Amino acid sequence: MNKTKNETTEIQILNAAKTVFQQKGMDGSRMQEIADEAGINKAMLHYYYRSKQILFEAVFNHAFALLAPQLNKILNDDSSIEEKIRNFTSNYISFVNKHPYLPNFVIQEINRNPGFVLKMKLNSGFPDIEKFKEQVKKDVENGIIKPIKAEQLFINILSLSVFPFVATPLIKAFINTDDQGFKFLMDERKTEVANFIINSIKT
Amino acid sequence: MNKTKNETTEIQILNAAKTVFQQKGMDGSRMQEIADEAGINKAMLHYYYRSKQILFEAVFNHAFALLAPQLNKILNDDSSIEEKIRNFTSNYISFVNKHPYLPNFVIQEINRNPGFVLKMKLNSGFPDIEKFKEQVKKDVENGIIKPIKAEQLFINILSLSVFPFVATPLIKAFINTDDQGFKFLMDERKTEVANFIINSIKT
DNA sequence: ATATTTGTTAACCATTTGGTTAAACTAAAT
DNA sequence: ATTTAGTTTAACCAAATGGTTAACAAATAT
Repeated sequence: MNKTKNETTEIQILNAAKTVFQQKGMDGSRMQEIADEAGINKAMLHYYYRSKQILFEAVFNHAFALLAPQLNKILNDDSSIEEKIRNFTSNYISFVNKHPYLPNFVIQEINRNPGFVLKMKLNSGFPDIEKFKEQVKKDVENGIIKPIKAEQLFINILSLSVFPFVATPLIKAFINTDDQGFKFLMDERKTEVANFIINSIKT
Repeated sequence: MNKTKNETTEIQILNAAKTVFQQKGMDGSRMQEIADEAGINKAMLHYYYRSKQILFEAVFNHAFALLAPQLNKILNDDSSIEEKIRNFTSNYISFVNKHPYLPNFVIQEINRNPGFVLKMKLNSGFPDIEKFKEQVKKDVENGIIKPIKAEQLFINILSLSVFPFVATPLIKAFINTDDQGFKFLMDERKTEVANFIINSIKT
């Protein structure tokens, strides 16, 4: 049945590890469960990835590599602030629909081990705010938007886009809604969030 | 040194458990570490709390009981929307300075076990949005604020207030700042966030 | 004083867990 | 056909972990 040798097995392992790690985190995941999910022997995991830690880092880096480009787009491309905000909020929410466990996973694991994120800052492609800072500063000077620090604006954009997906079960409980109602609200947010932000900063 | 019997010991255990659980989560915490932190024998933990799960739930409920009143204030008291927003954002940020691990702990553990939050909904005192919904609706009808769903407004307030503390290490990396700089930004947010929201919704 | 309940400890236990080993299997190279 | 290199498996291992036990100490009640 499975004679396709190395490459396929490695991908199977990575997919299984992704599934398990993203749902249960490093501490909550068991190598045996990953092996089962991949349909292979536990020893195989250690053949392809020497340790749990190494396998975990492979999954984590892969996950982060999906998020980074989204952020770089808002921080570094050449469109206007308003365009960036509209694009990001909408794209991000669509993105999370495809990868529901991802934001929480990344945040959780970075909190568990903050040294992690420092290592990644060395990578090229790690999101950096400098260009965005200048753009905001210029727009404020030109009276296009009201005075606001780029850092605060960036935190606001991120918060409004990401938080609902990090705190989903909590929010669902507070506002008394089920999966369907929540999904509907999130769909609304694709435009709602951008309007909310732009309303606030536009002169 | 410690002869004060039961009550003191139990509090020591709870404090130790709080420290360890809130930093490392259920899965990442070890009973031995909690015992060490409390300066007692590991068997004592099981004497006062039969199992790790029960000890954990004591800590979790205690943590949640600190958060709930903050939310109830914005949802259920009689001040105006604007007052509520100014109060909540400022109070909440001060509150988190005193309990830095708390928001992330609660969110993380509710994600790990969503059934948890359902149990708590049965408690009286669990935050409920209904009254806030009517208030927002009325204010929209009276033209005091621009049209917005109470749910979306609530999610926005919560997101802007809570998210920076849930994603602290990540945000620090993105905006290239250290502890001090981050603390400064968060202090700014005590008024910044409220202004941002009110700017957006005020007619 | 003495019995009884409550608090505390050290040693112990069964299970889980990440990881290893050595042998077997497969497919390609010689 | 045989060597060789990579791949897969079952069995195994040591350490960690949540939890228990039995004996002991200190209050409290009788």
